[in-house]
Amino acid sequence: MLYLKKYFTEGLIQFTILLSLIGVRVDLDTYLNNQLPPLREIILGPSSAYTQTQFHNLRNTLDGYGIHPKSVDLDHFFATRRLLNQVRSLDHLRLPSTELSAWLVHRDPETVVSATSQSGPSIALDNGGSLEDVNNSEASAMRGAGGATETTYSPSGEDSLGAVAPEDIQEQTDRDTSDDLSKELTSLGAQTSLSLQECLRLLEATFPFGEESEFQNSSSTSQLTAPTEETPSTSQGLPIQAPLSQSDTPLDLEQQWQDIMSIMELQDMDVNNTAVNTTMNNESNNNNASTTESATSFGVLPSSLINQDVSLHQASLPSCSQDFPTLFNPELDSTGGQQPTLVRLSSSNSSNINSTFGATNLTGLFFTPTLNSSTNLSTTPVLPDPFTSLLEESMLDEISLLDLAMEEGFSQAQASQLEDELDSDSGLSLDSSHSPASPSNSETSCSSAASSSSTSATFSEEGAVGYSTDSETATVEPEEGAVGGYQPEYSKLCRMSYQDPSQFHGIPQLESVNHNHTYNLPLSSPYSEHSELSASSSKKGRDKQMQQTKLQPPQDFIDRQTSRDERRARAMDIPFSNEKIINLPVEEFNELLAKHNLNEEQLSLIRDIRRRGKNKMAAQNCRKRKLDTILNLEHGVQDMRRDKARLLKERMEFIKCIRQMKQKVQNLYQEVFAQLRDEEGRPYSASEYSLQYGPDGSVLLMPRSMTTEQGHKPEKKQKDKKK
DNA sequence: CGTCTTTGTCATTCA
DNA sequence: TATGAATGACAAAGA
Repeated sequence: MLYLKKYFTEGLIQFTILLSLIGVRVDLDTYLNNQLPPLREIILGPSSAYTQTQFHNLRNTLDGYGIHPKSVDLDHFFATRRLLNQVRSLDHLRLPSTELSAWLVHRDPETVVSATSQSGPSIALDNGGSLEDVNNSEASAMRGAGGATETTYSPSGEDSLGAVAPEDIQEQTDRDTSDDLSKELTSLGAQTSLSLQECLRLLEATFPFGEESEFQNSSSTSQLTAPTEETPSTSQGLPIQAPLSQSDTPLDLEQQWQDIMSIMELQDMDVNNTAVNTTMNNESNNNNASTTESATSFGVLPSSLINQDVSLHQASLPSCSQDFPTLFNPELDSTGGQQPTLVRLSSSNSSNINSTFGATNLTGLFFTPTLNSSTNLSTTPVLPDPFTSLLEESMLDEISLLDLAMEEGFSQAQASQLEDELDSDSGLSLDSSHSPASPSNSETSCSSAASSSSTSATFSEEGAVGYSTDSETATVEPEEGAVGGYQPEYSKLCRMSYQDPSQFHGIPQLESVNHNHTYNLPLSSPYSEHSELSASSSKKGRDKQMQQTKLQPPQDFIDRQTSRDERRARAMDIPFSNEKIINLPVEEFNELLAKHNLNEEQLSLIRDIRRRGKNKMAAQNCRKRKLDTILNLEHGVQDMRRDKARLLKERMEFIKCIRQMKQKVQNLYQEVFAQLRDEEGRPYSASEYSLQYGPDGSVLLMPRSMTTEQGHKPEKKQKDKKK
């Protein structure tokens, strides 16, 4: 949140500084007063709470606790973490900040001088520095991840908002050619660390779900470059090599987004029908020109406002009259270097700063101000963003608050809190403390399971899983009463294991990690000798007696310990208990054998008893681990469900915030542009000029027709906008 | 009586 | 190599 604000604020501040240098006052506070989205997490990655854990390191350390490598809980721990991270990777916004950059290829209208004709430092800047959003619509953005392809861009320039007819371009070209109106406004210089451009790019980076995200580098690049070559009119603008590093994006992400997009498209229809009638955002300007007027002025059909699936990667434009948005023409660096050179805009009527936002179209930012020169401020028809509503309606259906409340380790208070968060429209519910991804959360679940079985009925199920508590209660309640209504098999397993729970107190991990492997030892030790002597009862009688004398531990233990091996040992007159045979260390066991004169038959039986006894414990442990693994997996599933719900909520919030940010940027642009005055104090015509962002962070007021005027009188293009 | 679960045991592998 | 742990497979016992 703060970082986002910082980013954006810095950009705006720079922009403001720039404007202040030219005599324009901008009140940044107006644009930063509202809640800002945690774009930093969107852009720079998740916060620490969501940072993926390096399991191979954790396996060694695991928060400082030494855990047996074969511990069930350790495996569960990592399995849960891994699964959770997988879920997280699916749902979380993976927004590498470096993957999006200026991709748009400069395209000149047919009438524009081709790249080969360019000369001199004048650079055909097809970049998307122009701020107007031409074609981007929210619908296209939302469909971006789906099947929207670059070719969906409407080739008919008249259809797209802000599209420039070739005639217009030609006119401007001629005009520029004649009088060299190109004006370079300012350059913030290389010292600018963060420019509005970067902000815009950051905003752009917040939408990796477009085509570029779902198609790979190679395909995108090929699609980007191939049309460029085949378009003769394309100026020297070259596709900037955008480091698309989305290859690691899980395929499920696409699947999920496609699901979303499928829903979005349904509402896109509605949006198309209502786009024209949407109220305009007059937040930053007082020009109350109607939306219809704007649309009309742009010569844009309502449908075109929406159906233009334009992304930054649609650099390969058909040689149409459309103004294609390109951002940050790389040639600006190549030819002009750091020098603030006059940049030539390929687009005439409509610059395309909104293209910086790719195909997101979330807000239809930067409507092309093709208004007359008197009113530079174009109204801002804000297309209703169905994204949020769709998310809320469709995606939140997956959120089951009941599941959240029922989850172990997730108290009702927490569930209610989460529910409140989910219900809240405002504010971001990024409470990382709830994140199961964090070790604390997972461990909390485990610890609660291990240590609070008897504390709350809510956690009774977990308590049955916990070893120490079950053992503790078992000591209080000798029989199955310890587990209450829980599944008996669990109680049995837990009762058999960890007879000495005191050694596991305090540390949840240790409680579940250190295997005692003394299932029978503590129980049998006090009575083992006696059991050997009193093992005469038949098995049926023993069972009945067990049932009748359930609350008599001695008899129970006696009966329990009367195993076949014990009877064999008794039959063979083995002079010591099976417990000793099984549990004595090797040295003591050998000493014990040496102390007695035993024949081979007895020795063989003793070794078998020892082997079988140890194996029995091992089998019990093994089964217990299996069971624990299953239970932990269940818990992991529940945690992941909760994470999924949270991530969905977060994503929805992110999208909301991004939309708001875009709107603010749009408003800022329009306000700034409206306050610009030429030497004669007249406002610039939005149809003729647009603010461009250079790769070095500079903001330039560029004549739109300059893009068609390449290489002519570049010296005049150095005109500084500063006033 | 058949089925399912639990438990013990064996064989095997691995550390 | 000896020992023990782990585990799949099987069978017996019991519900």
